[in-house]
Amino acid sequence: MSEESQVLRQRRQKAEALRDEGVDLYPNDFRVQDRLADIKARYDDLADEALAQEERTYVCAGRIMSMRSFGRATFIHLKDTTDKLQVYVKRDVVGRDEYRVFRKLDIGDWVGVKGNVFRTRTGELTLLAQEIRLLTKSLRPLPEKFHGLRDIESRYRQRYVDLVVNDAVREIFITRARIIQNVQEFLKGNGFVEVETPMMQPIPGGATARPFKTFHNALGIELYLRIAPELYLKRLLVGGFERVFEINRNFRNEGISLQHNPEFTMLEFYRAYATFEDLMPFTEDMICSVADEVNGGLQLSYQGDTIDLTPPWRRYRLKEALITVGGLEESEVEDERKLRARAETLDIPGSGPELGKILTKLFDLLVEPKLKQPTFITHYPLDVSPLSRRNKDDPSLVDRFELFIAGREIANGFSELNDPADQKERFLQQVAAREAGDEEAHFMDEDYIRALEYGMPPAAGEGMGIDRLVMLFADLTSIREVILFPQLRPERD
RNA sequence: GCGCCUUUAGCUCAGCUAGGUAGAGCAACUGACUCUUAAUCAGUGGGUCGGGGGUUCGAUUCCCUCAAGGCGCACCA
Repeated sequence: MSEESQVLRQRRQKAEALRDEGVDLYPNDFRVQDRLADIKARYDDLADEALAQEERTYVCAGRIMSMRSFGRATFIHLKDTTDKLQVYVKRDVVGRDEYRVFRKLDIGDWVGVKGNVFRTRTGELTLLAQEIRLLTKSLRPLPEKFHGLRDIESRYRQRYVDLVVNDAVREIFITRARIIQNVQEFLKGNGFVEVETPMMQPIPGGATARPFKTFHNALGIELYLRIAPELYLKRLLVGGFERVFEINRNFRNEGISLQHNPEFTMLEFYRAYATFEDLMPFTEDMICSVADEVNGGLQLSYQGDTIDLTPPWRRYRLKEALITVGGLEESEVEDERKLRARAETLDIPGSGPELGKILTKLFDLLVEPKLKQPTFITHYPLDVSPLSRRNKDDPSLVDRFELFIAGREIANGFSELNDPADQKERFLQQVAAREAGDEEAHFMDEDYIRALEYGMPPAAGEGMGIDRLVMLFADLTSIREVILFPQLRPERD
């Protein structure tokens, strides 16, 4: 970028010329009084005659998005955070000097306008400028008006430009904000307290994943960016918070894909005196509440499929789903040797991992993509669930569910293990797995055991991927479309 | 990490499988134009064709390599 392109050079020279004329390129003394959407809302239905009687002056500001000039008069479109509005600038009205300066402005510049409304011959509500002045000079041209900015890499690297020219993008992030707010309100309405727990943890826990490692200079210790808040939130149950939740970032040092960004937003909530059975209808209520808010109903259109969120949602036990949805034989699912053999035929290593891993792998491959309609899968194997409470009737299983919508995991909930001795055993198994080379296995967390020894009330907890929830409601297939600044490699010349 | 694809003007794209040192639309610049809206009309400029190397008399085009991005696979939520 050492050689300045012609377009940039012209822009800069133009700005310098304006400055030489005494125009402040970056003033901050203009006070906005009106927003464009409000002006539009006020007059949209008003007849031309009534409009002509309207003498009120509006004071608004925004970015110039287009410009059509006719010598002594010019139409521009102004865009503020609420809407777009046409502004008509006439030399006879604003005066010779002001018009001369205005003519040197560019698409992309921020301007302040005072004026009154009228309707053009073609019927568009328009502001006739009494005054128009520069608020911020733009030195780089916006992408073209018709195609906008399409290049995906540029859109993510320069999200600010993407947001200026692609209105649909802005809508996605407004939807995202509404979803998060709705979830917060839903939980608070149900007596949950929102908290924040450490993002930097000496022992990363609460999930099976590889963490990012960092170093604190003053303390002289290694810290990990959290892979989950789970163990801290459950310490809060010990401390007496009976209903808590956190919506915040998790960090996992793993591959990037359409569904994975190294940092992503997770909701986790914990409720004392509840079981995983209680959380399923609660989850239905929560997601339906979001659907009402951002979708206006329970019928969702996702990538051409219609998804019906009307509760109650279908439930399968894991093994049941492998048979009914995955097409395995009943005899096969109950026979470890046959299962391992089946795994081999699907390129899953069948001999090494525990049976539980084999089962969930088979599930991921054979069942998950087919679960378009909301479906709870329950009764997970113990050895893939080191923090879940054991099932009373079958100690090889845990009281856990995962929720799938549109072929993707949306949530994971379980009755919490609160027996410190059992938890310690599970950690020890994880530590053994880690020593055997499983980089994702849990670390031993002595303090967490100590906390459980003080007594954690019986509880159930759940995690929900917020980014994926947004993807679902915004009908998008890439997680990068719902994260403002997705992770990319640094740009190089 | 592996495979396939992409990278040409500020933006969106042609040109590449006959190798002869680049073209369109929008944007920009000059001029005309006081109800236009992808305004119009006349004129003008703008590119080391992602970086490096090779083959060739000659490379945007063919080959190698590096980089970034996209998609698929793997890992995971």
